[in-house]
Amino acid sequence: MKKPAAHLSPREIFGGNLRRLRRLKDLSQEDLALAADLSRVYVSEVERGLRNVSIDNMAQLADALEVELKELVDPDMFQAMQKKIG
Amino acid sequence: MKKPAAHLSPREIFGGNLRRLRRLKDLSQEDLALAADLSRVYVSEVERGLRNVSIDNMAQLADALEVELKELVDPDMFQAMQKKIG
DNA sequence: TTGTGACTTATAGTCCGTG
DNA sequence: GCACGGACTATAAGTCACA
Repeated sequence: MKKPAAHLSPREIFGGNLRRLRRLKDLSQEDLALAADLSRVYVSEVERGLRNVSIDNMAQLADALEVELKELVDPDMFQAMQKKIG
Repeated sequence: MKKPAAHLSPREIFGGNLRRLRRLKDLSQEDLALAADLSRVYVSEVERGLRNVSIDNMAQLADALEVELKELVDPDMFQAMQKKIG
């Protein structure tokens, strides 16, 4: 049993998944920003849920991390990932 | 065997899923717009992939249709739905 | 390496009409 | 019930200097 993953906003879910996945791939915000053709500051703010990011930029970020967009908006991305990885 | 669902942009996937789901629930664009607190014209354009919709509005639209956001960005929403419905 | 505030400019999003 | 257009206003996008 784990705790029930509080009521996060979609922004926060997206941002959190983005950050965790980025770190998993050992990328800095700047690396990711470059790969997604966005600014580092912008990525930083998206990760913290401060920006109301658009679907185009969400897609670029997903691309840069080589995941599907639906994974990044999934509140349970972690559990899903652990099933895959084992 | 069905055809392999062409290379749609995330906007088009989202818009298409939105439209199909809306019609499935027998809602007009205006009904949906009202429920999601958006303008009807805007909903029309999002459905056609003309707008770069933001995550907040995507979430409102998902809410209004009573589905999860990840379903609306899923290129294979239909197959997934048919498994559920049977 | 990341966060913050201040800022400009592009475009998201609305409201009014029309066919 | 929907697509399309023009004219608007709100806000997302993007950049900088500095902590």
